[in-house]
Amino acid sequence: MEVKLPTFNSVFSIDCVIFGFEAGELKILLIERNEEPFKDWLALPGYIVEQDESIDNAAERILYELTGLRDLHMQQFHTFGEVNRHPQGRVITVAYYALIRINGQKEVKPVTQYAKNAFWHPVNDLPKLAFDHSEIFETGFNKIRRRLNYQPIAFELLPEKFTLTQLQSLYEAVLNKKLDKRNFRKKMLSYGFLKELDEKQKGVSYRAAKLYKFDRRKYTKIFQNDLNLDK
Amino acid sequence: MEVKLPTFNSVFSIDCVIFGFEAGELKILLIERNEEPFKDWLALPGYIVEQDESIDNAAERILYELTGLRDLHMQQFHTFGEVNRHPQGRVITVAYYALIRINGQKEVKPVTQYAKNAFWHPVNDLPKLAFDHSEIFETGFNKIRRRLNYQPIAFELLPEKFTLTQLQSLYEAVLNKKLDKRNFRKKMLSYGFLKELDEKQKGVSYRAAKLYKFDRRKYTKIFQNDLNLDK
DNA sequence: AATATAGTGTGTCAAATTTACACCATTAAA
DNA sequence: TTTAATGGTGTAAATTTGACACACTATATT
Repeated sequence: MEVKLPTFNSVFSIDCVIFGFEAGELKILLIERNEEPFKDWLALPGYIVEQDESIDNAAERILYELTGLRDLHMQQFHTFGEVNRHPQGRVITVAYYALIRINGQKEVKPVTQYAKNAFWHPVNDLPKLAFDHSEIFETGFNKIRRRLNYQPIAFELLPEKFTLTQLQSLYEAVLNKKLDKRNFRKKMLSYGFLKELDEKQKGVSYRAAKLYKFDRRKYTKIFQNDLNLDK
Repeated sequence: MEVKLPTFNSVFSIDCVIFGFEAGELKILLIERNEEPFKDWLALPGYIVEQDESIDNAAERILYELTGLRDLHMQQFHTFGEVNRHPQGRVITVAYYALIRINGQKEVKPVTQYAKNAFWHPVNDLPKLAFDHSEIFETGFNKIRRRLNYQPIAFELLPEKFTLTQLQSLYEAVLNKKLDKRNFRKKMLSYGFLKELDEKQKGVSYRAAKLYKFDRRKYTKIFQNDLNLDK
């Protein structure tokens, strides 16, 4: 949003809450602003929507420019349209969340200068953000918290191959509560969309855990009735 | 949306899916368009957002101008931003749903000429709508279908005093499936937010049913943990 | 080689919730 | 008084959820 405001009436922007999971913590990507207003504050990455791109495309473009990543799970979750949410003029913003595999094979590197100073921040220890971005974050966090149980959100945040303990630790981070190990495993495996691999965790100094993969085809088969209930 | 498009870049509008429940059917309010494009087509009521009003206020204003009603349950549910969704230029629209008591005490009468020809249409028998309004409707319908179970949506659509059979019939209309009478009642009453009145249904030619009221205070007490999970 | 350390992987039982299911009661109209 | 229409009610089986503890395995350390 550090772009100069055009002179015509209202401006339309996208703001992204980019979630990642690392070291047992849920994190979001924040940038440090170089310009007024809110110079030196932390903010959600965001940008203005171009004339000739859909808002979904705009969200993907902005994410790409910031992280070099494409084809991530992105989802619009709310539009913020208070008159004075931006001190320099009327800016209506559509907020998206994106889910990233921080430990995935692809690297996160900004393509533009815009994201020079983008860093991951644990969601449990966020400072007050610029504009109404704290509220946007809260809304987005609540959204994925709720969707965790009926959309395959978790598997977008984990590496392709993961252990059940990692999966549980992600659920605990998002839901912010401890879960029972045996019950969690029983439940997850009962769905039938986790594929057990013939492979084990590597590089740990204790008994290595089995690795699993998310089987998207089975998932959609199982939940095809609910599929169209979301947007 | 029959307003002339301004000449600056993008236009911002609100479209409303206005739900009502009548004669055991879920219905939405549609207008017949007088102007091109989509002259004579049915469309969702919608309007352009003014410079100095928040989108929530715009939604309330538009609803008021169309129905004469205020203080209804309204909720933004999705923003539609395809480049070519409006044939005359770039129009991004925030979609809201509104819930109306068709049989309620207040009357539905349009305040502006805009809604001269607004009629209720059963959701199960809708023609193709103007623009992308069919898609907007579907998305909104799915939204309330999902929310029915964790937000007090049903009671916004029923008269203040209602019978359990009416409540069940509303659930069946929204979820599009039959429910078991005894199990439905047991469950609903077990929540504890329905207040049994000393009053009975009137004007029916069969045994009159007990009337109930929704106790919002008890509801929020019971579900206060979930409350902040939505927006 | 022995031991310490750290996390893996597993089953049962009680409680709570969900589901299936049928008949008598009441009212007004004929 | 009979008919038509809907109101109102309980129980038992099946399923799901929740609580709970210990032996196993791989590596690192001594």
